[in-house]
Amino acid sequence: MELRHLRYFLAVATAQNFTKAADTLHVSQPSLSVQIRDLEEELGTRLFDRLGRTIALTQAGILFRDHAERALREVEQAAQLIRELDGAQRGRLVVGTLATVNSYLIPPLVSQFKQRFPGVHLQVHSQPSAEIVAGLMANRLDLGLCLLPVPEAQLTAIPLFDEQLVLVAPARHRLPQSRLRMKDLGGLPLVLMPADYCLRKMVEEECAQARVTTKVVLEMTSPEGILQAVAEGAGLTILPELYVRQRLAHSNLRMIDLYDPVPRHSVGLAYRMNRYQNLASKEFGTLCRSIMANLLAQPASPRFRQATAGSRRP
Amino acid sequence: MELRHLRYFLAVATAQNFTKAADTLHVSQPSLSVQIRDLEEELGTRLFDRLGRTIALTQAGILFRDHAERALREVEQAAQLIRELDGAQRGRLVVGTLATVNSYLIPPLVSQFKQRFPGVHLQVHSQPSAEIVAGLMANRLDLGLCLLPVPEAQLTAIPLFDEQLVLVAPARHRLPQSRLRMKDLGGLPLVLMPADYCLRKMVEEECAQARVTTKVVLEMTSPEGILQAVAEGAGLTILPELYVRQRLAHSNLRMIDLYDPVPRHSVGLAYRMNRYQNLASKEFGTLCRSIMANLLAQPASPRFRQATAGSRRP
DNA sequence: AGTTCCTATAGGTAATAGCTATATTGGTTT
DNA sequence: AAACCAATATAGCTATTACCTATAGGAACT
Repeated sequence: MELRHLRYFLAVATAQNFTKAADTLHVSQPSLSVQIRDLEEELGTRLFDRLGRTIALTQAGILFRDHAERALREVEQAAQLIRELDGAQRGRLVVGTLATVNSYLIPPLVSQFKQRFPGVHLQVHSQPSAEIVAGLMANRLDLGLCLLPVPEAQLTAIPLFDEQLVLVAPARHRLPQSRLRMKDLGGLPLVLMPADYCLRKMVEEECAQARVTTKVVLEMTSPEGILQAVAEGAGLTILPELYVRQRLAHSNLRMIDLYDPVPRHSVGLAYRMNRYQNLASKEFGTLCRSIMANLLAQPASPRFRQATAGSRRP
Repeated sequence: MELRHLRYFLAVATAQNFTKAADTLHVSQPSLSVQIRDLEEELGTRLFDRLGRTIALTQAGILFRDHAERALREVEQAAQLIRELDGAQRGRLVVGTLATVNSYLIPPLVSQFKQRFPGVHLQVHSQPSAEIVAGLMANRLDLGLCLLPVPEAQLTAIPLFDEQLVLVAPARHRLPQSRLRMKDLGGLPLVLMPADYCLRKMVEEECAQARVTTKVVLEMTSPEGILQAVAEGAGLTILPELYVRQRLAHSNLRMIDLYDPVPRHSVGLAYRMNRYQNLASKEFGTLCRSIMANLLAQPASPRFRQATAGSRRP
């Protein structure tokens, strides 16, 4: 049995007439008759009584009509829901993002996304880069904002932007400079993430290249907590500039540019290769780029700034 | 889209693997792949993410799976219900029957039928023959027990038996005979059905052929009521022997055979030509015949019998 | 009886679901 | 890396079948 049989059957049941039903189905009457005969043979019973000029549904026919209608309705509804899904009128999008990126990119992104796609259920998980990668591989995540390069060949990563890492110090710290050479980091007390975090690894690599030995006095996982510890004088830290920039206002902190070389890392949008990306997913990526363009277009603000400084905008 | 696509899709979704799904479906893997591709094209979306060695349902795929399962369940359930219908495990049978036949044939028939087919809803309408014919023509009735010949070419009628008509008189009526010539009916006061009833017409025809003028003193539609009127002395009546036979016990009535000629009429099982007869319907006919054979096999009892006579069995 | 209005059947054709063979592509192993 | 596995996709052919036209057969209505 095929859906064709159901469609033909319902057309005949509705038209009460093979010839008219064949017209509406745009097939010839004999084709229709044969298909109905085949259906009746498969079911082992007559569905219509051919009573000369009129036809009537048998008991089996009446029973079958209800079920055929429901079956076809299910199929049509599925097609409709999928259209809505692909039109991003519904669905779910699960995104993993780095805690730092989360703080400056996600708020405006979520706001714009929900406005454009109110029917889509968006879920954002703030996770370390490695977990994002694992989540993408395990299909727990649809998209991930993580550090590049991504260590899995199975993931496609689209570079979004470079984050510059800056040194963060208490506002009244004795360091006089607005800029600091990498090699001058040596001996300074640092508050960093634990060793398995990408940001920590990145910092250590940079320091190693600059032949500097770091002195980690405190490890914390949350960048928020790290900044607080620094403000309270536990030491200094190194975090992405865009992240820190938003946290300076009303804090007791200041940013100090590192150079020679300038430490940077790349953030990209990653997703599992070959995975179907629906409209909501694609648009999420587009929004990422446009919002980042906005953020980066803001004036490259002076790196030294009083902790009491107000808005970043001139 | 056809049910094939749904079946194939569900097989892949269950097996999580095209090759294994193809095996269980007994088709080749490429055939399956092509069908899934066609389905995805028709829906305009991917249903599976081909992730190298494994596959996973997309959001659309998850959504589609639910609907596809429901659609197929509907179709299977319809087939199952129809099998039960044709196995007479369920269904409805609407039968029209003559009031006289109703009284002696239907009670044992219903009893046996309900025992064999407890799931079938049996509905018996006691109606004049003309209404039975009309009911069959209008598809209100599945079967009819009516007088032969049936006046509609569109109805098939299977003769079941002949009913002999007998004169019924009060037990102490002055008529001395156990038998009466048709022509001797002349002048006797009769209680009969109205003129549009077949039984009345039949009596009148018989009388006309016997060149006898009837004197109808009372018209009633129900044979039950007629017998009561006769018992109360309103007159005599002419009714089927099998019907009267069952009513004599504990009544004040006696039967008088009519002869020269013996008035008879035929009763048959009628149904609309070309109408599908399911098992319940066919078995109803078979039961009719076997029960009638039983009734007719009872000893041809003497036609003259005291109203106070007990059981018919010796 | 003739005519009309249906559905069923017959026979041929075109569309297509299926097959085998093979390419291609991730993932694993050496 | 290179070679190898395991899985799906593609190509080309074949068998099936849904469809068509023409026509037969039957009931209903002049």
